[in-house]
Amino acid sequence: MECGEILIDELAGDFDLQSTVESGQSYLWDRPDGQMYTESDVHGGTAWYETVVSPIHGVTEEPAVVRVRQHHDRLEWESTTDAVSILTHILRLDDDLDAIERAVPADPMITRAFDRYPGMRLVRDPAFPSLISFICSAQMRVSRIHGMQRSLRETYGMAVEMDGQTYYAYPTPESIAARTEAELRGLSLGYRAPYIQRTAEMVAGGEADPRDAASLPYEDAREYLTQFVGVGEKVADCVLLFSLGFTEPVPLDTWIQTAIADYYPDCACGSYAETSRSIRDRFGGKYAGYVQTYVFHHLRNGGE
DNA sequence: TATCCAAGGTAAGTT
DNA sequence: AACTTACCTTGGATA
Repeated sequence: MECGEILIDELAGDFDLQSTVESGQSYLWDRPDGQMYTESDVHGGTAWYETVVSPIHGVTEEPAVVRVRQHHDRLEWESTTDAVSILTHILRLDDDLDAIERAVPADPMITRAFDRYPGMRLVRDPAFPSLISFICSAQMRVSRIHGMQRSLRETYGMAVEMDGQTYYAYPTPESIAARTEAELRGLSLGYRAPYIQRTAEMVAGGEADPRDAASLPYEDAREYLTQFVGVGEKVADCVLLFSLGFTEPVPLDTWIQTAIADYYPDCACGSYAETSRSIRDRFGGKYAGYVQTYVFHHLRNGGE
C-alpha cells in the first residue's frame, strides 16, 4: 500500500471532498462508515471515501484502490499505487475553481449555491461506469442509484485486495454484456436491466465507445451518446459533464426543470435542445455545467 | 400494517 | 417532429 497527501493550499481554489463526492455526480464512491447521503455533516471533516478506479487511458492501466479523507487543509490518501495523478484527474483538482467562480454569472440563486458549498468540484468519472450509472438514474433516488452501482460491482466486478481488505472494481463492458437480462433484473435494476445489458454489448463488441464522444463538438457528442440503449439527451448530458470533461452541459433533470419554472421561466422554450441552450446561456455558457451542479445540490438539499 | 406515490427518463407507438 | 404511454422497484409518506 502506498500513501501520501495533497495540500489544498497548492490547488487553484478550494476543495471540499464531501460535497464533491456526495452531490449526485458520481455513484462510484463508498463511505465505509455507511453514512453516504445521510447528510451527516463532515464538512472539512475526516470521513474516509473509497473507490476502485477503472483503467483510465494515460492515468491508470489497471484497477486501483483509492481511499481518501479530508483534513481541514489537506487530503490524506491510501492506494495500491501512487494516487496523486488519479485523484487530480477524477476529482478535477487541476481546475482553477477561483477563476471558474469569477466567470460565473452573479445571479442571486447561483451566488447562494456557490456560497453554500465552497470547494465543490465537478468529478471526472471513468466513462463506462459513468454511462451505466446514469442509465440507472432514470426515475431513481440518488441513494438507490448508488446502491445499484455497488450491487453491480460486488456481483460482477473484479476483486482487488489492499491491506487485507477486498474491494471490487466496476464490472467491465464484457462482464456485463455476458449477463442475461433476467440475471441483471435480479439486482433490482428493473426496466434498466435490458438497457444496461445491450449498452454493455455495444461497447464490448466495439460498435461504439463513449470515450469517442470526448473529441466531438458538444452537441454532436450528446447526439453520439444517445445511440446507446437507455441513453436520452439528459443522461447523455450527465455523462459529458461528469465523465468526458465537458463543462457546458446542463442536464435537464426534474430539479433543474423546477428551477427553470420557478426562477428562469423565459428559458422554458419547448424542446430539450432549445431549453438546454437557453439555460446554458443563462448559466454563463462555458461553465454552465458547473453552475448546474451547484444549483442541483443546493435545491436538492432544501435551498431556494 | 396496508396502500400509495414518486424517484437526476427513455423507448416505442400515435398523430 | 411533437405528444402519449408503459415501464421495474422500493423507501418513505399517508391512512
